[in-house]
Amino acid sequence: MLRVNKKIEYGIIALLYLAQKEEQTASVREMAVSCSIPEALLSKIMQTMKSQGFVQPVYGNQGGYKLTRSLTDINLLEITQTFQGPIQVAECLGSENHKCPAKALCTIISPMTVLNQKIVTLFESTSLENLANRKTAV
Amino acid sequence: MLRVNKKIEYGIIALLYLAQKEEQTASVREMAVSCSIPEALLSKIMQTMKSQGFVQPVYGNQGGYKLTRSLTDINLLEITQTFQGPIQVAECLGSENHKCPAKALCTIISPMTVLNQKIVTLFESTSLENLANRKTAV
DNA sequence: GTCTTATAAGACTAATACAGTCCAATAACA
DNA sequence: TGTTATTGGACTGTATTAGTCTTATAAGAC
Ligand code: SF4
Ligand code: SF4
Repeated sequence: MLRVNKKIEYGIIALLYLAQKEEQTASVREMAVSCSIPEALLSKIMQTMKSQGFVQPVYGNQGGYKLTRSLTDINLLEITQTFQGPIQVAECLGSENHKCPAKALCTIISPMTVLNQKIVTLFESTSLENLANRKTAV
Repeated sequence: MLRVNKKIEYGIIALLYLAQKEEQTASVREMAVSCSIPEALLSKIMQTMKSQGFVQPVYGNQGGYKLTRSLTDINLLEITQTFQGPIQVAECLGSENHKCPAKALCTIISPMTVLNQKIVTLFESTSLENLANRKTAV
């Protein structure tokens, strides 16, 4: 399947929603209702977004979250890494992990590395602004 | 992570090994030992390869499998689809499945479709011959 | 000061996919 | 008929995913 998980998708949808509201805050409930996303799950997602510095929380009545960065400044790779870890089309790529029994004799590590880099570049060159405008770069 | 599963990797390694042997057959045991792939698992993989027409079985002593198609003719997309189903970077793409609660109001279906197509194209334009030569196309 | 609104944090669950194993059956050749 | 090797099915343990629930905390409103 080669899927990006739901946290990533819901997270992006929420950030795009926040961007639309400009400087205003939006609560998790408002975003969940407006975007048909399960509220408890979105709450978790926004906590992570906060910890990564994408949004800032505002407590109390009329509170919620507001964006702290511009959509043009956030790329898909960052979001993906936040919620799904590094892109590794093969498990041996990137983080040093030697679990693969075939590694010593593997004939495809090199091309898999190239393939991985291409996917990384594709994600990296796609900003949330691109997504908001229904485009992907390159 | 965005991983391609082990069956795909082991399967490709096995096909490359077969290609190296030209017209000769190679048994699952031989391939498993030569490539450090768990034999029982590779056996399963080769069964699928056979059912998809990538290889032809030869029973009995000195038997095994032989390639039925040229490496230049097999692309990564085919292999991936065989062992992991269609590439769907978001679950709602491709196969008509409406499980996503956000679908009706989703602001990112369109760009996700474009992104998906780019990954499909990347996989499709990479032949096993490309992989054997440690390259990926485009 | 306390009520209310909202975020924060953690534990918890069910469903699915993945990696791998084991076993009994069958095909073909020597 | 024995040997080599593929075939097909069931089966297991682990990890990830998607989602829920509950309790605690921050801060403004009255
Ligand atoms: S099969 Fe090769 S590329 Fe894939 S994980 Fe193992 S060593 Fe890496
Ligand atoms: S969030 Fe949007 S793109 Fe992702 S699965 Fe749901 S409808 Fe499709």
